[in-house]
Amino acid sequence: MPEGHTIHRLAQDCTAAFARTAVRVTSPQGKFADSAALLDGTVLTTADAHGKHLFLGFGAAGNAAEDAAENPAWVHIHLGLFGKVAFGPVPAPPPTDTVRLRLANDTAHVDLRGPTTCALITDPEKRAIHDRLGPDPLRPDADPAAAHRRISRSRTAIAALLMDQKVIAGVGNVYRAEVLFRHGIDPYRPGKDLTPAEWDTIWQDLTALMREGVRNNRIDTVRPEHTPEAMGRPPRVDDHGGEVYVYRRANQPCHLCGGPISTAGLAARNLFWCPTCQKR
DNA sequence: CGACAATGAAAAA
DNA sequence: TTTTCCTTGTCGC
Repeated sequence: MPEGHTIHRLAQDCTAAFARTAVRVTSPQGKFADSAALLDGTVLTTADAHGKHLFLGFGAAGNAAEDAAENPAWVHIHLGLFGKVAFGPVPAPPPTDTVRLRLANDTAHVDLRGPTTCALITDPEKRAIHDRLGPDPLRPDADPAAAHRRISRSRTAIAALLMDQKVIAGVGNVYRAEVLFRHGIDPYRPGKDLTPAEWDTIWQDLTALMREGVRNNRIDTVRPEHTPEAMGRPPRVDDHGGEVYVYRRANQPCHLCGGPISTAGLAARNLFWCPTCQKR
């Protein structure tokens, strides 16, 4: 489920499955039916991701390729808290009535359910979305200094700033909790107290963690010496998530100090941290 | 079968 | 700061 790594992986997978092919576009649920009809049969040219936003580029079938590249139509998708995407083979089974968007070609299909956004937008509208998002550790053009400028001017807790997509794009509730634990940082520390060196460390670590997240399509954050095998503790079996230090481990023993993991509401979400290991 | 939570974010107040 | 929207799986009765 959706933090930035999920969306970038989705862009890769959509490109692999559909790029440069004419795509049948439908909206079995009906909420995207008018736009789907406009796109149906056109060529999916590219897929782009910025933070938790996914953009599927379509060019009109029959248009010259350069026209499509200069003036593409984009499907803007945001999964929100519980949007889901499911790839499958052809022939595609009949869709359930919750499928907002289905793409299909001769080799694959994909279903989108429960997104917070699924809308047909223009190129300028897409640029406006990029403009209001902060740097994304998974994008090569990202400028971490832009994020630090905002952080260094804010008294807001770093754990809240990490969730603010205008500050940094793609980090969600798991990565924020885990990256702060990995560097021993108190989640309530005001952003302005973070040094440039500390921010650089966090950014580099997020980049590595999220790249691995794209590769594995899940979030793992424990260092090699703290894996279940290395420590002789049972692996995490409860959900589809990977190995983590604090996320959803309230009241369970910290992998480092053994003390209980704390939880509290912060930025409208459940924050998890180890009060013993995170004092900096 | 209803209540509720869940890796999110925008609109309303 | 609260409300609203979106879907699915799990838990308790």
